[in-house]
Amino acid sequence: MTRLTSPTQTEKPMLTSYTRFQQEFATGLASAIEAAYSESIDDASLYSDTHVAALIERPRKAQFGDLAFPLFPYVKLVKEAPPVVFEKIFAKLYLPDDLGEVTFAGGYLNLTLNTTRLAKALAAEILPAPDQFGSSSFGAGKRMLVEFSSPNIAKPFGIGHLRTTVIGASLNRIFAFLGYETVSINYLGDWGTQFGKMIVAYQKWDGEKELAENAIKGALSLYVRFHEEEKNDPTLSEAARLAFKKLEDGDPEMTELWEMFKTVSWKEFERVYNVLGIKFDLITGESFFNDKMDEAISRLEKAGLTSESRGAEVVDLGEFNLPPCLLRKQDGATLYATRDIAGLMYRWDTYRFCESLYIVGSAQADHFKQVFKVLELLEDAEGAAPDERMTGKVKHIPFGWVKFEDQALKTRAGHVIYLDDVLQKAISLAESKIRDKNAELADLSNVAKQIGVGAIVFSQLSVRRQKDVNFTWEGALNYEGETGPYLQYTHARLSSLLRRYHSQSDEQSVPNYNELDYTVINDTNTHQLMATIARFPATVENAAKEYEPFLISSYLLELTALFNSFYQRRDENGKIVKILSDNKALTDSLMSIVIMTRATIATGLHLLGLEAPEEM
RNA sequence: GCCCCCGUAGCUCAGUUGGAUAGAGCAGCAGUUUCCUAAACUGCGGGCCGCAGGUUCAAUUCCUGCCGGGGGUACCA
Repeated sequence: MTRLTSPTQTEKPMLTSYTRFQQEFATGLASAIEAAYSESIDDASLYSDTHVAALIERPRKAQFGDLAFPLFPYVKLVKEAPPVVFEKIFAKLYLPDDLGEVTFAGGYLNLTLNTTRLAKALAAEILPAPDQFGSSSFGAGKRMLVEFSSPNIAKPFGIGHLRTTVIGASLNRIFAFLGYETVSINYLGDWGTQFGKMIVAYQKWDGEKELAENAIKGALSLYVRFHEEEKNDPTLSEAARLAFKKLEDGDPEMTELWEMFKTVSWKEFERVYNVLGIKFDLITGESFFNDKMDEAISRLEKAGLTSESRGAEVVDLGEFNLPPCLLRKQDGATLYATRDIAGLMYRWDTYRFCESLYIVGSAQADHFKQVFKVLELLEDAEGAAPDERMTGKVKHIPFGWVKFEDQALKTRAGHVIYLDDVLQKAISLAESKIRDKNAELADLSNVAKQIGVGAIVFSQLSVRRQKDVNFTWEGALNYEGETGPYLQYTHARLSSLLRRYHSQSDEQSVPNYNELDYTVINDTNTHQLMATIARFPATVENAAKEYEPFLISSYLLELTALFNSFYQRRDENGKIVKILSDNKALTDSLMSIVIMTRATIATGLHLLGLEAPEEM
């Protein structure tokens, strides 16, 4: 056997059970269409495998089967009624014997996969290594930078920071699961005029005393007071600007204060990251680029991109319908954009990434457009070779606001909800629930933490990125329905089943998938459950492609809902049909599905950043 | 003014390369437990898909305009 080593091979998605079924269906359909209609359809590409495969979709409802092929385009071409088109294609349709059953409904040619074949294919795909299901080597050899969280450490860690943190951590895990070498970066806001403000406030209003009791809340009250008094006292803004300028020029007193603020806040942030279970490969701050600004700016100057405008040094982006990108203020101090540009240059030189993602709120969309455009202009001007360009590889991944009780959270106005408070409340609620339901649970407090944190994390990932989410205590502390704890609960149920199965059967391991008899399974619920499991690899891939962890969240909700009704399905008398029964062939087969479902849920939860407790 | 995002059930949201009777959860109501974990399951009610045009065999989905909400729009980040 010869192994093909074409360079495109790694670009192809892994061949999963699901994609294989699609291919077989498409191939069969393509030849059937050709046989039936090659006379009346001139364009041969309309019955090519790839064209047909692209048309195949998933039916809206399970009753229509597993795969659907819309006949409308052909109906229009040959000017025949849909049922006629169906009959003609169906007459020429030869699919592998065991692929499934074809039906016609509503203008679609539908395929319901053969349950036994579906089950066998899945078992062969998953059971040998359940943990690996859905993973791939697609990203092998590619380096992916994911910058997220990036809090401004002059401010408290509020729930406003939750989304970037949770979305970024999830994307990082997803890409790693797909074989990428990921570098998670926390780019701390540890520089800028805000520190000038803090320093002024600290010196003016006895900050030492203010911070002594509770550093974080003390710092916040200084910050809030500054913004309140600034409204009536313009000299404060000027003082802050000056303080920051002194800091930037290396003034020892300013530097000492700045270090102190940094240490105090970072301690608090680190604690919260630990609770969330998030680690970074690289923690840097804007200040890291202080000594790299001049070089970045002079590179832009040499390329002839800079100009002077109203006393500031800028890159004019008027022809791209963007405001000018400011590099230096009138007083010579640099800005956010300058640091991001220097940062990108540095990252490109250091990492040569295949992609670099910025998980930052959509309010900063224009900022990133500017920065990326400046770099594009620079690479154009320097005549960089195509593979030496970072343009197109750097991406802003935007997301909507977190609002509280329908109001925007404004740190400056002191309107803050501490993430830590939220997490602690969620955890103690989980704890009291466990005491109600499963008081003897070993490791109770650790499981409570997993569930409480899971509830909060999941709440941020159960809506598409671009939408604003409205934080309410009621919503965050609801553990029923479409929530993180619901997913975790289902996982715990599955784990419990597995424990019982092992305790009553001789073998401690997974059933041998070659010997399983799936012909004993014929109900639609189980079929649907398996068809849904089969979609997991494609779901992970889509989540990566769209930078959208939500796709995994909604998939998991669908999967767990199906499992829970599978688990509680009833016979004619309304009695629950148990999975573990005296019928060994049936039990083994059902348990193989339990094992596959459990592994999929555990992996999915992990990719979202939730723990999967075995008991709760 | 210009640019971007959002508008779907009472509430929170799915529905995204345009396709079948627009779906979930919460809340409400009615059931299910001699316990394979009821943080669950089953059923019921609930919709001018913001409005008006256009493209199409087909529009919640694409285009245009309008209305409503949010954000951005050079020395904050």
